[in-house]
Amino acid sequence: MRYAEDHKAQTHQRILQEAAARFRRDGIGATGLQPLMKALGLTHGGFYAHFKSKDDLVEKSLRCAVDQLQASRAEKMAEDSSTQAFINSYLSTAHRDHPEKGCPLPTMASELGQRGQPSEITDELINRMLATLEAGMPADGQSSDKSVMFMSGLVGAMVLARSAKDPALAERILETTRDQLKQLIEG
Amino acid sequence: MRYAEDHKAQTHQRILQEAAARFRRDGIGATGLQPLMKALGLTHGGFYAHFKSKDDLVEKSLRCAVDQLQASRAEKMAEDSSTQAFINSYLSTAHRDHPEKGCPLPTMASELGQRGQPSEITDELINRMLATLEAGMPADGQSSDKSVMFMSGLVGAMVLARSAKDPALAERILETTRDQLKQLIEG
DNA sequence: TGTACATCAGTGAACGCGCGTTCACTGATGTAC
DNA sequence: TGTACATCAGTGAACGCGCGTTCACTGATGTAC
Repeated sequence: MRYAEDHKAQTHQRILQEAAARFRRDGIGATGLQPLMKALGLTHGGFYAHFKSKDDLVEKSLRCAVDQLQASRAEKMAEDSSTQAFINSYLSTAHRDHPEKGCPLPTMASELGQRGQPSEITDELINRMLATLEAGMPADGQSSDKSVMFMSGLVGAMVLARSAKDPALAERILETTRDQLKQLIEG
Repeated sequence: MRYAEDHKAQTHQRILQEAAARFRRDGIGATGLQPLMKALGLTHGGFYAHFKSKDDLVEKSLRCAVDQLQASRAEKMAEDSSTQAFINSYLSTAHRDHPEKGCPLPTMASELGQRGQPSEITDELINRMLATLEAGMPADGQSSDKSVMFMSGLVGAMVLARSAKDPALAERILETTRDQLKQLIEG
């Protein structure tokens, strides 16, 4: 063969990675397949040798992103698996400024909700996030209910902090939500 | 004149209303001007006699929607201006099922954050919501900080409830966040 | 060793479509003389 | 009263563009004989 044995598989992975980043940064609708392929030094025609359609790519790239997040979370959790630590990293300025490497929900949830019916990927994302939150909390009778509100707070704060034009307002949303939520873990 | 005196002003308002509904329901990018004008029984060419551009319409229709929400909120607040009441109506299934009549933030925040730099409309929305929340709370030293977390929780819960595919999951997010937030008002 | 053929990842022109925007126009009404 | 002209909200064809998708193809490599 003119390419290395796993050449196609590697290209497939590169498309997946680039797509996962762009979908999270710009949203699904605003991400074109042509620019995406061009950014990888490929032509757009080749795309369909790898994926059935754009929807197929959305699904698969999202699944790829989720698995990676889970893996890197597992690493961090070796050090500190507490819900406090999770809140700190979720509501960090790094996460605010780099949506392409972060949680898909703030950018993509509204678009995912409206698409035809591509899959249960959104529910999967939500349930994994709930599980992570609950795992890091003292398990009283309320920990499950609390983790739902924590998730809402985290996602909402990130959506709002990213959309606020005034940097002070964005910062305030992030910081205040972070502090308030952390106060609630014990009590 | 061949039309009533205020005919153009009325058409202007009709476009504003329809746009405000569609932007909140479908998002900005997914709302076309052609279908919008057609839905009003008009042709798309006429649009530019009313607005400079699509961005201009986004700005003006959003401002229109915000003013209307504020007005209808003022009515309701005559009966009950508490934060509890606000939380109940924000996290109601009616609000979940009718984004076109509700708060623009869950659907539009992520798109508004990414647009060129159309205006401070997002910050205005956020600040008004914060003000409403704080006004309905017992004014202890934490009421301002609490209202920030409440806002995050409300917006996040709505985004997630609308995007969840499983109705039970959506319902759980709405209900649990609602109950948890209400518990926090007094304490 | 040399020629003929098969493989197949990626190419790039082309498809129909809807987008935001422009513009010469229509046609019902009002005003001027 | 009748004719000529001005107004102007709305019309609809056309613009260039980027989208997702299709498809006949290229060209480097491998295999068969």
